[in-house]
Amino acid sequence: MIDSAEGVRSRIWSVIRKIPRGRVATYGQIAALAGIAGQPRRVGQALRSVPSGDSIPWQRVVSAGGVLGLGRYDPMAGWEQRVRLEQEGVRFGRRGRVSLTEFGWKGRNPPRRRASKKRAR
DNA sequence: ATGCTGACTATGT
DNA sequence: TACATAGCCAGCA
Repeated sequence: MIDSAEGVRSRIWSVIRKIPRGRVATYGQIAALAGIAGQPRRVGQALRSVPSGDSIPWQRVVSAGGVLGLGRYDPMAGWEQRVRLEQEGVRFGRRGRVSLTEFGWKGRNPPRRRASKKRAR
């Protein structure tokens, strides 16, 4: 079965919509899940085609290493992305990066206060 | 048809 | 850590 460009684009959006709240996924990860591994740039291109007003959670899509990459396309969007993510509970590191280990989709769970054996408190 | 661009990533210096 | 380069391939002039 062929992969029409539009089919791929739909799949990309579909994958992005599945990213849980409070988590983030990288372009590469999304590309792989959408069946176009190795072509993360197409994810960005698909996102660019998202009709404004659409409820797609684009803010959960980040560049490799947890970097917010939107700055190149629209500096203001980069700022908004950070605000939105923080509202979902995502915390940023010193250089404005997200810890993929803790917030990456399927990476690990978000920090839960002392979930270890040492009793919290 | 050809060539350049890009919401990217990995690697090298 | 930061910048440069190569690989990638669908859009667009």
